[in-house]
Amino acid sequence: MTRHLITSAIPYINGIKHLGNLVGSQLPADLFARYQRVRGHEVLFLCATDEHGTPAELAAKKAGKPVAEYCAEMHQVQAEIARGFRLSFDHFGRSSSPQNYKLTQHFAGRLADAGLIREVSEKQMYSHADGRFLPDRYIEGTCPNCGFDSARGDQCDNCTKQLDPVDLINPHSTISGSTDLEMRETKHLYLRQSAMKDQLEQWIDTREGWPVLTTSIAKKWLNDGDGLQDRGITRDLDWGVPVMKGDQPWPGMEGKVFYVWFDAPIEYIACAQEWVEAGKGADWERWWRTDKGAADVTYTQFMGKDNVPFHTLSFPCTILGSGEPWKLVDYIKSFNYLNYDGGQFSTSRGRGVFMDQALEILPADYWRWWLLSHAPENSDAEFTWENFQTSVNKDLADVLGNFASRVTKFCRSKFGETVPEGGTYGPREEALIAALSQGLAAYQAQMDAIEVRKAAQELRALWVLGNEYLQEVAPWTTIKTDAETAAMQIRLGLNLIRLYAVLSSPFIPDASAELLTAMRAEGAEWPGDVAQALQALPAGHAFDVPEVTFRKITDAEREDWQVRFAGVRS
RNA sequence: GGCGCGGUAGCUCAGUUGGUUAGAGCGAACGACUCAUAAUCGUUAGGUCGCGGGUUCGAGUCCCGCCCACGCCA
Repeated sequence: MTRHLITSAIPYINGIKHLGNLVGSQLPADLFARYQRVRGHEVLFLCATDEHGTPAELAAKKAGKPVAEYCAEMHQVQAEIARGFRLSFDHFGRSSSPQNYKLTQHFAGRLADAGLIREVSEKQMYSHADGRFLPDRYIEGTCPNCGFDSARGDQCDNCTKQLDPVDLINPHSTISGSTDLEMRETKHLYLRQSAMKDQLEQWIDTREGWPVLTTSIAKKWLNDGDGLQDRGITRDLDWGVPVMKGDQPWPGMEGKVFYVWFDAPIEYIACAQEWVEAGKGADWERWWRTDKGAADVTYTQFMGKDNVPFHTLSFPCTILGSGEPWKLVDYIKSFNYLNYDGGQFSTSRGRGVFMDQALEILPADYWRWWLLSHAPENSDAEFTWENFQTSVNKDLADVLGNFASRVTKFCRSKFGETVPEGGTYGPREEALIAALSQGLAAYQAQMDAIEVRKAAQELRALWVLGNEYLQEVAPWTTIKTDAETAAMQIRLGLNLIRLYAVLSSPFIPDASAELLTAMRAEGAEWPGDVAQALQALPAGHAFDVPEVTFRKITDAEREDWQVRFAGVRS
């Protein structure tokens, strides 16, 4: 038995995520966690909401609520939707937890002691009307380069020129619209990533088998321009982890908080503490401290490509820089983007399908299957309703669902709702078992390697083997002349349903459970030996004919959804 | 502009360290079957592997240049 620590990138708190966000981290992480669990390994699967920063404050303000209250509510909303998608987190934490406050401050203190933090004085735009410093992108004005009148403080969207807020003509706050702005001196802490550059690069260079996407992004940041840059880790905000040096005040940093990107990854660790606090576990250190039992843990992170720099460089810099024996990530699985029907999913424009809407129109398994079997691993992928419809109808309804249906219904009509007795395997059965064994090995190999799409293909191939067998031995014909052999064929078919339910559980957990219930299966152990697994339901074992496991998506539905999700979210 | 990832059959994609006739699923055509969610199974369909050079006995698979799409640029 091995031990797997698995984390998904933590979704930001300000609203419900779309399917692109889901398939980029939480869903594949869940697939892997479920797989490792069913293989009998020990798993700790963690996720949380990322709650700090200006966007959260603004979203709360828009909702007319105190930010803490807003975050607490949105956390509940996201947790509920995660349950809806059957995301099997051992704990779904919050980056605003007391545990994360303390741990973030602890890391800052350690990094300061190690000489990895420097203070920098800089000038930043302050808005009197808003009573706060404004991040560059919350300032707009006329571009000095092209005259575009809605250029942002960091960059002009029209001519793409990189800007500084002071360059803008007639700058104003996008929050209040106020033009009462002034440049003020402010002091911030910077993480000296540059001092850790060689150590980080050596670490990256020695990682084996990481996705190209992961290492190429990391190396780009390590070597681009002047190399890895130091990074500001504090902000002039109210909402966040107060800047402290361990448990001591940090002179000159009063009223400031840590930048969201500093405290968010630390939440991975704090989340394990929350997990213990919630009474779900006894010891978080054996997952996170290599000096306290975590040396044999395999740690895998899942994320979209936009998160790669922080997970390959910034967070490892924090971990390594602390000089403490924290568990470092072993494998980083990163994903490209999922596009929507010829364009991008857009949270701000409400384009595409959001997680809550998806569950309103179809059960989780339909989405899980399509998303995972089309995961954007090697390049950006595209969601279209046509593809979704054919994929779901063909793979789930026709190949898997109908298999369970044809076997159980045939059995009911000829033998009753009991596994029939009699007959013995012949060469065709041995061949099937050999093919299944080979296919199972291939499936496991892809799952072990976290090759999500390929694993889905292998799983589907196993389903197809059942239909091929049935078609070839044709028990509906056999039974006319040889009832014993037909009984054996159907007994095998019934056991295949159970086997498929077990093997499919990481992808489609609800359907898996439904089929196991229908077959009245005692256990759902992962098969060590296929032949043996196909004896699990013995002659005389009673079962129920399952309801339609997967229904088909009609053309009318598809057309309706195409229109409904094309534009602005209602 | 710099960098990154791609450009393979109508569609979605696989193609290991370069090597016999470039693969899968879907769609399409034809056939088989009739237990089943009008499902299933079989056969077939011949794509200049973005373009142009180069290395090699031999390149989709390496090198150079170009074109196109997408993304990132703290």
